[in-house]
Amino acid sequence: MAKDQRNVEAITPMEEDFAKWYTDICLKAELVDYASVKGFLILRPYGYAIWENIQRYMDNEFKKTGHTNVAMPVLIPESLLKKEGELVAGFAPEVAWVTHGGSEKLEERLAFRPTSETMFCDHWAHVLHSWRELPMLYNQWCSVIRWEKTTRPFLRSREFWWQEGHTIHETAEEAMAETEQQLNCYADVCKNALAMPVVKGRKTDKEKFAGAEATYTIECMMKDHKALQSGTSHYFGDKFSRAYDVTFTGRDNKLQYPFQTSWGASTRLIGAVIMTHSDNNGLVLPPVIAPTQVVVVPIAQHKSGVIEAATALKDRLVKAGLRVIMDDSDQSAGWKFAQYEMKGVPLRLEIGPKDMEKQQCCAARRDTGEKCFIPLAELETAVPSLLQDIHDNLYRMACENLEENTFDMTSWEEVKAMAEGRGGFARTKWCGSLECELAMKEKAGVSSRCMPLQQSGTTGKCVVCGKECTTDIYWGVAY
RNA sequence: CGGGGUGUAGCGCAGCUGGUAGCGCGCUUGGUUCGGGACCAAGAGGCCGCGGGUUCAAGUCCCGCCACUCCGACCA
Repeated sequence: MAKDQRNVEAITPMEEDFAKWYTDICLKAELVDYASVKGFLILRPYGYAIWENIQRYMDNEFKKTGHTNVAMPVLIPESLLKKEGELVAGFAPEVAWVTHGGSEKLEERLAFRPTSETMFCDHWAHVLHSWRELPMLYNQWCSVIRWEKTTRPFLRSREFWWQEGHTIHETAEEAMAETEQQLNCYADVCKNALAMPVVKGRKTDKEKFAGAEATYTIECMMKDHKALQSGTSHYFGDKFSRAYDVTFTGRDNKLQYPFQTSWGASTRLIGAVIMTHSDNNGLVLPPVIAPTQVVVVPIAQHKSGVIEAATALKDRLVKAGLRVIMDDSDQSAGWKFAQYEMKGVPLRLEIGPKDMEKQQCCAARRDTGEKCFIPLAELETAVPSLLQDIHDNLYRMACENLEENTFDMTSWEEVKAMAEGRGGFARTKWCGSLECELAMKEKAGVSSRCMPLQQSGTTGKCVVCGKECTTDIYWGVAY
Protein backbone atom coordinates (compact mmCIF):
# COMPACT_ATOMS: atom_id res chain seq x y z
CA MET A 1 0.00 0.00 0.00
CA ALA A 2 1.78 3.09 1.17
CA LYS A 3 4.84 0.91 1.30
CA ASP A 4 4.32 -0.32 -2.25
CA GLN A 5 3.96 3.17 -3.56
CA ARG A 6 7.33 3.89 -2.09
CA ASN A 7 9.13 1.07 -3.77
CA VAL A 8 10.92 3.49 -6.03
CA GLU A 9 12.60 4.95 -3.00
CA ALA A 10 13.52 1.65 -1.41
CA ILE A 11 16.81 -0.10 -1.97
CA THR A 12 17.44 -3.71 -2.93
CA PRO A 13 17.99 -5.79 0.23
CA MET A 14 21.60 -6.90 0.56
CA GLU A 15 20.60 -10.53 1.05
CA GLU A 16 18.90 -10.47 -2.33
CA ASP A 17 21.65 -8.83 -4.38
CA PHE A 18 24.63 -7.35 -2.59
CA ALA A 19 26.01 -5.60 -5.67
CA LYS A 20 22.69 -3.96 -6.43
CA TRP A 21 22.28 -2.99 -2.78
CA TYR A 22 25.67 -1.29 -2.95
CA THR A 23 24.99 0.75 -6.08
CA ASP A 24 21.50 1.60 -4.81
CA ILE A 25 23.07 3.17 -1.74
CA CYS A 26 25.63 5.09 -3.76
CA LEU A 27 22.87 6.58 -5.91
CA LYS A 28 20.00 6.93 -3.48
CA ALA A 29 22.01 8.41 -0.65
CA GLU A 30 23.03 10.94 -3.33
CA LEU A 31 26.74 10.26 -3.03
CA VAL A 32 27.49 10.00 -6.75
CA ASP A 33 26.09 10.31 -10.21
CA TYR A 34 27.43 8.66 -13.33
CA ALA A 35 29.27 11.02 -15.64
CA SER A 36 28.98 10.97 -19.41
CA VAL A 37 32.29 9.17 -19.90
CA LYS A 38 32.24 5.50 -18.96
CA GLY A 39 33.87 4.80 -15.64
CA PHE A 40 33.92 8.43 -14.52
CA LEU A 41 31.99 9.63 -11.51
CA ILE A 42 30.52 12.82 -10.26
CA LEU A 43 30.90 13.18 -6.51
CA ARG A 44 27.71 14.93 -5.47
CA PRO A 45 27.70 17.43 -2.59
CA TYR A 46 26.86 14.81 0.03
CA GLY A 47 29.43 12.32 -1.25
CA TYR A 48 32.06 15.00 -1.55
CA ALA A 49 31.33 16.22 1.97
CA ILE A 50 32.14 12.73 3.27
CA TRP A 51 35.37 12.78 1.30
CA GLU A 52 36.22 16.22 2.66
CA ASN A 53 35.81 14.94 6.20
CA ILE A 54 38.05 11.95 5.52
CA GLN A 55 40.54 14.28 3.84
CA ARG A 56 40.58 16.72 6.71
CA TYR A 57 41.09 13.96 9.24
CA MET A 58 43.89 12.27 7.30
CA ASP A 59 45.59 15.49 6.29
CA ASN A 60 45.78 16.48 9.94
CA GLU A 61 47.37 13.12 10.79
CA PHE A 62 49.95 13.48 8.00
CA LYS A 63 50.88 16.94 9.20
CA LYS A 64 51.42 15.67 12.74
CA THR A 65 54.28 13.58 11.37
CA GLY A 66 55.85 16.39 9.38
CA HIS A 67 54.41 15.92 5.91
CA THR A 68 53.65 18.89 3.69
CA ASN A 69 51.32 19.11 0.72
CA VAL A 70 52.41 19.82 -2.83
CA ALA A 71 50.77 19.72 -6.25
CA MET A 72 52.21 17.96 -9.26
CA PRO A 73 51.06 18.27 -12.89
CA VAL A 74 48.47 15.89 -14.28
CA LEU A 75 50.50 15.05 -17.40
CA ILE A 76 53.65 12.96 -17.64
CA PRO A 77 55.79 12.89 -20.79
CA GLU A 78 56.05 9.36 -22.16
CA SER A 79 59.83 9.36 -21.91
CA LEU A 80 59.71 10.24 -18.21
CA LEU A 81 57.11 7.61 -17.41
CA LYS A 82 59.18 4.94 -19.12
CA LYS A 83 62.38 5.39 -17.16
CA GLU A 84 61.51 2.75 -14.61
CA GLY A 85 60.72 -0.50 -16.40
CA GLU A 86 58.57 -2.31 -13.85
CA LEU A 87 56.33 0.67 -13.24
CA VAL A 88 55.69 1.10 -16.96
CA ALA A 89 55.01 -2.58 -17.43
CA GLY A 90 52.60 -2.54 -14.51
CA PHE A 91 50.62 0.49 -15.59
CA ALA A 92 50.96 0.41 -19.39
CA PRO A 93 47.62 -1.28 -20.07
CA GLU A 94 45.67 1.33 -18.16
CA VAL A 95 47.32 4.64 -19.02
CA ALA A 96 45.26 7.30 -20.81
CA TRP A 97 47.21 9.37 -23.32
CA VAL A 98 46.97 12.94 -24.53
CA THR A 99 48.07 13.06 -28.16
CA HIS A 100 46.95 16.48 -29.32
CA GLY A 101 47.29 20.04 -28.11
CA GLY A 102 44.56 22.02 -29.78
CA SER A 103 44.59 20.84 -33.39
CA GLU A 104 48.27 19.97 -33.43
CA LYS A 105 49.60 16.51 -32.87
CA LEU A 106 52.12 16.47 -30.02
CA GLU A 107 55.74 15.49 -30.68
CA GLU A 108 55.62 13.29 -27.62
CA ARG A 109 52.56 11.64 -26.09
CA LEU A 110 51.62 12.75 -22.59
CA ALA A 111 50.26 10.31 -20.05
CA PHE A 112 47.54 11.34 -17.67
CA ARG A 113 49.07 10.40 -14.32
CA PRO A 114 48.05 6.94 -13.05
CA THR A 115 50.31 7.70 -10.05
CA SER A 116 53.01 10.30 -9.59
CA GLU A 117 56.25 8.55 -8.54
CA THR A 118 57.93 9.55 -11.80
CA MET A 119 57.18 13.25 -11.40
CA PHE A 120 58.28 13.32 -7.78
CA CYS A 121 61.53 11.65 -8.77
CA ASP A 122 62.06 14.03 -11.68
CA HIS A 123 61.50 16.96 -9.34
CA TRP A 124 63.80 15.61 -6.65
CA ALA A 125 66.51 15.09 -9.23
CA HIS A 126 66.37 18.86 -9.75
CA VAL A 127 66.11 20.09 -6.18
CA LEU A 128 67.93 17.62 -3.97
CA HIS A 129 71.59 18.34 -3.24
CA SER A 130 72.58 17.50 0.29
CA TRP A 131 71.80 15.05 3.07
CA ARG A 132 70.83 18.12 5.11
CA GLU A 133 67.70 18.48 2.96
CA LEU A 134 66.48 15.01 3.82
CA PRO A 135 64.00 13.66 4.51
CA MET A 136 61.54 15.24 2.09
CA LEU A 137 58.07 14.32 3.27
CA TYR A 138 55.53 15.22 0.59
CA ASN A 139 51.90 14.48 0.01
CA GLN A 140 49.42 15.51 -2.64
CA TRP A 141 45.64 15.39 -2.88
CA CYS A 142 44.58 14.85 -6.44
CA SER A 143 42.81 12.57 -8.84
CA VAL A 144 44.46 9.98 -11.06
CA ILE A 145 43.29 8.11 -14.12
CA ARG A 146 43.56 4.41 -14.75
CA TRP A 147 41.67 2.99 -17.72
CA GLU A 148 39.94 0.14 -15.90
CA LYS A 149 37.87 -2.33 -17.86
CA THR A 150 35.09 -2.81 -15.39
CA THR A 151 34.09 -0.03 -13.08
CA ARG A 152 32.03 0.42 -9.94
CA PRO A 153 31.36 3.56 -7.93
CA PHE A 154 34.18 4.20 -5.42
CA LEU A 155 35.57 0.67 -5.70
CA ARG A 156 37.02 0.90 -9.17
CA SER A 157 36.55 3.89 -11.41
CA ARG A 158 38.66 5.29 -14.22
CA GLU A 159 39.27 8.46 -12.33
CA PHE A 160 39.49 8.45 -8.55
CA TRP A 161 40.42 10.96 -5.90
CA TRP A 162 43.13 10.11 -3.43
CA GLN A 163 46.19 11.25 -1.62
CA GLU A 164 49.60 10.01 -2.56
CA GLY A 165 52.42 10.49 -0.11
CA HIS A 166 55.96 10.47 -1.49
CA THR A 167 59.03 10.64 0.66
CA ILE A 168 62.79 10.30 0.30
CA HIS A 169 65.19 9.51 3.09
CA GLU A 170 68.87 9.33 3.76
CA THR A 171 68.83 5.72 4.87
CA ALA A 172 66.97 2.52 4.11
CA GLU A 173 66.05 2.17 7.79
CA GLU A 174 64.42 5.58 7.86
CA ALA A 175 62.46 4.84 4.71
CA MET A 176 61.31 1.50 6.11
CA ALA A 177 60.21 3.24 9.32
CA GLU A 178 58.24 5.76 7.25
CA THR A 179 56.56 2.97 5.28
CA GLU A 180 55.50 1.32 8.51
CA GLN A 181 54.46 4.56 10.17
CA GLN A 182 52.11 5.41 7.30
CA LEU A 183 50.62 1.93 7.25
CA ASN A 184 49.86 2.34 10.94
CA CYS A 185 48.47 5.78 10.24
CA TYR A 186 45.98 4.28 7.77
CA ALA A 187 45.00 1.58 10.22
CA ASP A 188 44.41 4.21 12.91
CA VAL A 189 42.34 6.36 10.57
CA CYS A 190 40.23 3.32 9.74
CA LYS A 191 39.67 2.56 13.40
CA ASN A 192 39.20 6.05 14.79
CA ALA A 193 37.47 7.84 11.93
CA LEU A 194 35.82 5.10 9.88
CA ALA A 195 35.13 2.54 12.64
CA MET A 196 36.69 -0.19 10.53
CA PRO A 197 39.10 -2.85 11.73
CA VAL A 198 41.85 -3.85 9.32
CA VAL A 199 44.33 -6.64 8.76
CA LYS A 200 47.77 -5.11 8.38
CA GLY A 201 50.24 -7.03 6.34
CA ARG A 202 52.70 -7.31 3.50
CA LYS A 203 51.74 -8.16 -0.06
CA THR A 204 53.30 -11.12 -1.84
CA ASP A 205 55.64 -10.41 -4.76
CA LYS A 206 52.82 -11.22 -7.13
CA GLU A 207 50.49 -8.67 -5.57
CA LYS A 208 52.91 -5.89 -4.77
CA PHE A 209 53.02 -2.48 -6.49
CA ALA A 210 54.87 -2.34 -9.79
CA GLY A 211 58.40 -1.28 -9.00
CA ALA A 212 58.17 -1.54 -5.23
CA GLU A 213 60.56 -3.54 -3.11
CA ALA A 214 57.84 -4.18 -0.56
CA THR A 215 54.17 -3.29 -0.46
CA TYR A 216 52.19 -3.13 2.76
CA THR A 217 48.42 -3.09 2.87
CA ILE A 218 45.41 -2.75 5.08
CA GLU A 219 42.73 -5.26 4.15
CA CYS A 220 39.15 -4.78 5.25
CA MET A 221 36.32 -7.28 5.29
CA MET A 222 33.02 -6.19 3.80
CA LYS A 223 29.58 -7.39 4.91
CA ASP A 224 29.52 -9.94 2.09
CA HIS A 225 32.81 -11.30 3.49
CA LYS A 226 34.85 -10.17 0.52
CA ALA A 227 38.13 -8.33 0.96
CA LEU A 228 38.75 -4.71 0.08
CA GLN A 229 42.27 -3.34 -0.04
CA SER A 230 41.78 0.04 1.57
CA GLY A 231 45.21 1.61 1.65
CA THR A 232 48.81 0.78 0.79
CA SER A 233 52.28 1.83 1.77
CA HIS A 234 55.31 1.01 -0.37
CA TYR A 235 58.99 0.78 0.26
CA PHE A 236 61.02 1.38 -2.90
CA GLY A 237 64.56 1.11 -1.65
CA ASP A 238 66.72 3.20 -3.99
CA LYS A 239 65.35 1.66 -7.17
CA PHE A 240 63.52 4.74 -8.46
CA SER A 241 66.30 7.03 -7.28
CA ARG A 242 68.68 5.15 -9.48
CA ALA A 243 66.31 5.00 -12.45
CA TYR A 244 65.62 8.74 -12.25
CA ASP A 245 69.08 9.74 -11.13
CA VAL A 246 68.06 11.32 -7.84
CA THR A 247 71.24 11.91 -5.86
CA PHE A 248 72.58 13.84 -2.89
CA THR A 249 75.92 14.45 -1.31
CA GLY A 250 76.11 12.42 1.88
CA ARG A 251 77.72 13.05 5.22
CA ASP A 252 80.79 11.28 3.80
CA ASN A 253 80.96 13.77 0.89
CA LYS A 254 80.06 11.01 -1.55
CA LEU A 255 77.18 11.01 -4.03
CA GLN A 256 74.35 8.80 -2.77
CA TYR A 257 70.88 7.67 -3.79
CA PRO A 258 68.05 8.39 -1.34
CA PHE A 259 65.60 5.73 -0.19
CA GLN A 260 62.00 6.26 -1.11
CA THR A 261 58.43 5.47 -0.04
CA SER A 262 54.96 6.15 -1.32
CA TRP A 263 51.57 5.52 0.20
CA GLY A 264 48.02 6.10 -0.88
CA ALA A 265 44.40 5.91 0.16
CA SER A 266 41.49 6.90 -2.00
CA THR A 267 37.78 7.53 -2.28
CA ARG A 268 37.57 3.75 -2.22
CA LEU A 269 37.45 4.24 1.55
CA ILE A 270 33.92 5.53 1.06
CA GLY A 271 33.04 2.26 -0.65
CA ALA A 272 34.59 0.45 2.30
CA VAL A 273 32.52 2.45 4.78
CA ILE A 274 29.35 1.67 2.84
CA MET A 275 29.99 -2.07 2.70
CA THR A 276 31.16 -2.22 6.32
CA HIS A 277 28.36 -0.39 8.11
CA SER A 278 25.31 0.16 5.94
CA ASP A 279 22.05 -1.80 5.99
CA ASN A 280 18.81 -2.29 4.07
CA ASN A 281 17.51 1.11 5.16
CA GLY A 282 20.45 2.81 3.50
CA LEU A 283 23.79 4.32 4.34
CA VAL A 284 25.21 4.19 7.87
CA LEU A 285 27.98 6.70 8.54
CA PRO A 286 30.43 6.79 11.43
CA PRO A 287 29.92 10.12 13.26
CA VAL A 288 33.49 11.31 12.67
CA ILE A 289 33.00 11.57 8.91
CA ALA A 290 29.25 12.14 8.68
CA PRO A 291 28.55 15.48 6.98
CA THR A 292 25.54 15.78 9.24
CA GLN A 293 26.00 14.16 12.64
CA VAL A 294 22.60 15.04 14.03
CA VAL A 295 19.34 15.88 12.29
CA VAL A 296 16.62 17.61 14.28
CA VAL A 297 13.10 16.76 13.13
CA PRO A 298 10.29 18.93 14.52
CA ILE A 299 7.06 17.00 15.13
CA ALA A 300 3.73 18.68 14.47
CA GLN A 301 5.74 21.67 13.41
CA HIS A 302 2.73 23.87 12.68
CA LYS A 303 1.90 23.97 16.37
CA SER A 304 3.12 27.02 18.13
CA GLY A 305 6.63 26.96 19.53
CA VAL A 306 7.73 23.69 17.91
CA ILE A 307 9.95 25.17 15.21
CA GLU A 308 11.45 27.51 17.78
CA ALA A 309 12.18 24.60 20.14
CA ALA A 310 13.75 22.59 17.29
CA THR A 311 15.85 25.56 16.23
CA ALA A 312 17.03 26.09 19.79
CA LEU A 313 18.01 22.44 19.95
CA LYS A 314 20.03 22.77 16.76
CA ASP A 315 21.69 26.00 17.87
CA ARG A 316 22.81 24.54 21.16
CA LEU A 317 24.38 21.53 19.45
CA VAL A 318 26.08 23.64 16.79
CA LYS A 319 27.51 25.75 19.57
CA ALA A 320 28.76 22.53 21.18
CA GLY A 321 30.76 21.90 18.00
CA LEU A 322 28.57 19.34 16.25
CA ARG A 323 27.43 19.25 12.62
CA VAL A 324 23.66 19.59 12.91
CA ILE A 325 20.76 20.43 10.64
CA MET A 326 17.10 21.06 11.42
CA ASP A 327 14.57 20.04 8.79
CA ASP A 328 11.41 22.10 8.89
CA SER A 329 10.50 21.31 5.28
CA ASP A 330 6.91 20.47 4.47
CA GLN A 331 7.52 16.71 4.26
CA SER A 332 5.84 14.43 6.77
CA ALA A 333 7.81 13.35 9.81
CA GLY A 334 7.85 9.74 8.60
CA TRP A 335 9.30 10.77 5.27
CA LYS A 336 12.07 12.66 7.01
CA PHE A 337 12.88 9.67 9.21
CA ALA A 338 13.29 7.44 6.18
CA GLN A 339 15.19 10.06 4.24
CA TYR A 340 17.84 10.68 6.89
CA GLU A 341 18.19 6.97 7.48
CA MET A 342 18.89 6.58 3.78
CA LYS A 343 21.58 9.24 4.08
CA GLY A 344 23.17 7.61 7.10
CA VAL A 345 22.85 10.46 9.60
CA PRO A 346 24.08 8.86 12.86
CA LEU A 347 21.56 10.44 15.22
CA ARG A 348 18.07 11.86 14.84
CA LEU A 349 16.47 14.08 17.46
CA GLU A 350 12.70 14.52 17.46
CA ILE A 351 10.99 17.29 19.34
CA GLY A 352 7.23 17.89 19.48
CA PRO A 353 4.63 19.37 21.81
CA LYS A 354 4.71 16.38 24.19
CA ASP A 355 8.49 16.58 24.55
CA MET A 356 8.34 20.32 25.07
CA GLU A 357 6.01 19.80 28.00
CA LYS A 358 8.39 17.28 29.52
CA GLN A 359 11.54 19.30 28.71
CA GLN A 360 13.05 16.51 26.66
CA CYS A 361 13.67 15.32 23.13
CA CYS A 362 13.58 11.87 21.56
CA ALA A 363 16.83 10.47 20.15
CA ALA A 364 16.93 7.68 17.55
CA ARG A 365 20.24 5.97 16.73
CA ARG A 366 20.92 5.07 13.12
CA ASP A 367 23.09 2.07 13.98
CA THR A 368 20.66 0.17 16.20
CA GLY A 369 17.37 2.01 15.62
CA GLU A 370 17.02 2.38 19.39
CA LYS A 371 15.17 5.36 20.75
CA CYS A 372 15.65 7.12 24.06
CA PHE A 373 14.68 10.40 25.65
CA ILE A 374 17.19 13.08 26.53
CA PRO A 375 16.36 15.76 29.13
CA LEU A 376 17.03 19.10 27.44
CA ALA A 377 19.26 20.14 30.30
CA GLU A 378 21.67 17.31 29.45
CA LEU A 379 21.78 17.89 25.71
CA GLU A 380 25.39 18.99 25.35
CA THR A 381 26.76 16.00 27.24
CA ALA A 382 24.27 13.32 26.17
CA VAL A 383 24.52 13.83 22.42
CA PRO A 384 28.32 13.64 22.06
CA SER A 385 28.29 10.61 24.32
CA LEU A 386 25.65 8.93 22.15
CA LEU A 387 27.71 9.68 19.04
CA GLN A 388 30.72 8.09 20.71
CA ASP A 389 28.61 5.03 21.56
CA ILE A 390 27.53 4.79 17.95
CA HIS A 391 31.11 4.91 16.75
CA ASP A 392 32.16 2.26 19.26
CA ASN A 393 29.23 0.04 18.38
CA LEU A 394 29.92 0.30 14.64
CA TYR A 395 33.53 -0.62 15.27
CA ARG A 396 32.56 -3.51 17.51
CA MET A 397 30.13 -4.94 14.95
CA ALA A 398 32.70 -4.62 12.17
CA CYS A 399 35.27 -6.40 14.36
CA GLU A 400 32.81 -9.22 14.93
CA ASN A 401 32.24 -9.56 11.21
CA LEU A 402 35.98 -9.77 10.64
CA GLU A 403 36.66 -12.22 13.46
CA GLU A 404 33.69 -14.48 12.83
CA ASN A 405 34.62 -14.83 9.18
CA THR A 406 38.33 -15.40 9.51
CA PHE A 407 39.24 -19.09 9.60
CA ASP A 408 42.43 -21.00 10.24
CA MET A 409 42.73 -23.62 7.51
CA THR A 410 45.20 -26.23 6.45
CA SER A 411 44.09 -27.43 3.01
CA TRP A 412 43.13 -25.66 -0.19
CA GLU A 413 39.98 -27.79 -0.38
CA GLU A 414 38.74 -26.21 2.85
CA VAL A 415 39.55 -22.76 1.51
CA LYS A 416 37.68 -23.51 -1.69
CA ALA A 417 34.60 -24.67 0.22
CA MET A 418 34.68 -21.50 2.27
CA ALA A 419 35.16 -19.23 -0.75
CA GLU A 420 32.31 -20.86 -2.58
CA GLY A 421 30.10 -20.77 0.49
CA ARG A 422 29.69 -17.82 2.81
CA GLY A 423 33.14 -16.42 2.07
CA GLY A 424 35.65 -14.92 4.44
CA PHE A 425 39.37 -14.82 5.07
CA ALA A 426 41.36 -18.03 5.26
CA ARG A 427 44.51 -17.88 7.36
CA THR A 428 46.99 -20.59 6.36
CA LYS A 429 50.65 -21.42 6.11
CA TRP A 430 52.34 -20.70 2.80
CA CYS A 431 55.70 -21.84 1.47
CA GLY A 432 56.29 -18.59 -0.38
CA SER A 433 56.29 -19.97 -3.91
CA LEU A 434 54.50 -18.29 -6.79
CA GLU A 435 53.31 -21.71 -7.98
CA CYS A 436 51.35 -22.34 -4.80
CA GLU A 437 49.93 -18.81 -4.85
CA LEU A 438 48.72 -19.28 -8.43
CA ALA A 439 47.32 -22.67 -7.54
CA MET A 440 45.18 -21.11 -4.82
CA LYS A 441 43.64 -18.79 -7.40
CA GLU A 442 43.02 -21.62 -9.84
CA LYS A 443 41.90 -24.32 -7.45
CA ALA A 444 40.32 -22.44 -4.57
CA GLY A 445 39.32 -19.22 -6.34
CA VAL A 446 41.02 -16.91 -3.87
CA SER A 447 43.91 -14.47 -4.08
CA SER A 448 46.46 -13.75 -1.39
CA ARG A 449 45.46 -10.73 0.64
CA CYS A 450 48.54 -10.27 2.77
CA MET A 451 51.06 -11.82 5.09
CA PRO A 452 49.95 -10.31 8.40
CA LEU A 453 52.50 -8.27 10.31
CA GLN A 454 51.51 -10.29 13.37
CA GLN A 455 53.02 -13.68 12.54
CA SER A 456 52.34 -16.59 14.84
CA GLY A 457 55.91 -17.84 14.60
CA THR A 458 54.74 -21.45 14.42
CA THR A 459 55.75 -24.04 11.84
CA GLY A 460 53.19 -25.76 9.64
CA LYS A 461 52.51 -27.11 6.19
CA CYS A 462 51.95 -25.02 3.06
CA VAL A 463 48.24 -25.03 2.22
CA VAL A 464 49.01 -26.20 -1.31
CA CYS A 465 52.25 -28.20 -1.49
CA GLY A 466 52.43 -29.32 2.13
CA LYS A 467 56.03 -28.24 2.54
CA GLU A 468 57.14 -27.25 6.04
CA CYS A 469 57.08 -23.48 6.43
CA THR A 470 56.41 -20.68 8.90
CA THR A 471 54.72 -17.86 6.97
CA ASP A 472 51.12 -17.02 7.89
CA ILE A 473 49.07 -15.64 5.03
CA TYR A 474 45.50 -14.46 4.44
CA TRP A 475 43.47 -15.53 1.41
CA GLY A 476 40.13 -14.25 0.22
CA VAL A 477 37.92 -13.14 -2.61
CA ALA A 478 38.71 -9.51 -3.28
CA TYR A 479 36.97 -6.56 -4.85
C1' C B 1 38.42 -8.63 -23.55
C1' G B 2 34.46 -12.97 -23.18
C1' G B 3 29.31 -14.11 -21.52
C1' G B 4 24.39 -12.36 -19.71
C1' G B 5 20.82 -8.32 -18.82
C1' U B 6 18.78 -3.45 -19.71
C1' G B 7 17.95 1.31 -22.63
C1' U B 8 10.27 4.52 -23.47
C1' A B 9 8.91 11.58 -18.79
C1' G B 10 13.53 13.19 -13.33
C1' C B 11 13.00 7.80 -11.14
C1' G B 12 10.64 2.79 -11.54
C1' C B 13 8.08 0.49 -15.34
C1' A B 14 3.75 -1.04 -19.12
C1' G B 15 3.12 -0.83 -24.27
C1' C B 16 0.76 -8.63 -26.93
C1' U B 17 0.33 -10.29 -33.43
C1' G B 18 3.29 -2.64 -36.57
C1' G B 19 -1.53 2.29 -36.80
C1' U B 20 3.29 8.10 -34.54
C1' A B 21 2.53 6.85 -26.23
C1' G B 22 0.55 5.33 -20.94
C1' C B 23 0.75 4.01 -15.34
C1' G B 24 2.93 4.82 -10.42
C1' C B 25 6.26 7.82 -7.79
C1' G B 26 8.55 12.45 -8.00
C1' C B 27 7.93 17.74 -9.67
C1' U B 28 4.69 22.67 -9.83
C1' U B 29 0.34 25.42 -7.63
C1' G B 30 -3.56 25.70 -3.86
C1' G B 31 -5.67 23.54 0.53
C1' U B 32 -5.93 19.99 4.69
C1' U B 33 -1.99 17.28 7.43
C1' C B 34 2.61 15.95 10.56
C1' G B 35 5.26 10.89 17.10
C1' G B 36 7.58 5.87 11.02
C1' G B 37 7.70 6.86 3.97
C1' A B 38 0.06 11.65 4.55
C1' C B 39 -4.33 13.24 1.54
C1' C B 40 -7.51 16.05 -2.03
C1' A B 41 -7.72 19.01 -6.43
C1' A B 42 -5.59 21.21 -10.69
C1' G B 43 -1.19 21.27 -13.80
C1' A B 44 3.77 20.81 -16.31
C1' G B 45 6.81 17.30 -18.36
C1' G B 46 8.60 12.47 -24.25
C1' C B 47 14.04 13.29 -31.15
C1' C B 48 10.57 5.72 -27.20
C1' G B 49 19.65 5.26 -26.51
C1' C B 50 21.97 6.50 -31.69
C1' G B 51 22.34 5.31 -37.05
C1' G B 52 20.64 2.59 -41.13
C1' G B 53 16.95 -0.57 -43.40
C1' U B 54 11.82 -3.17 -44.37
C1' U B 55 6.78 -0.89 -44.73
C1' C B 56 1.55 3.32 -46.90
C1' A B 57 2.88 3.38 -41.59
C1' A B 58 8.21 1.47 -36.70
C1' G B 59 8.61 2.29 -29.44
C1' U B 60 7.13 -2.39 -31.80
C1' C B 61 10.30 -6.16 -37.26
C1' C B 62 15.75 -6.57 -39.32
C1' C B 63 21.10 -4.93 -39.25
C1' G B 64 24.93 -2.07 -37.05
C1' C B 65 26.68 0.95 -33.16
C1' C B 66 26.71 3.21 -28.26
C1' A B 67 25.79 3.48 -23.05
C1' C B 68 24.76 1.45 -18.37
C1' U B 69 24.83 -2.96 -15.45
C1' C B 70 25.99 -8.01 -13.59
C1' C B 71 29.36 -12.40 -13.87
C1' G B 72 34.26 -13.88 -15.42
C1' A B 73 39.42 -12.55 -17.17
C1' C B 74 42.64 -8.52 -16.36
C1' C B 75 43.86 -4.96 -12.71
C1' A B 76 46.05 -1.27 -6.91
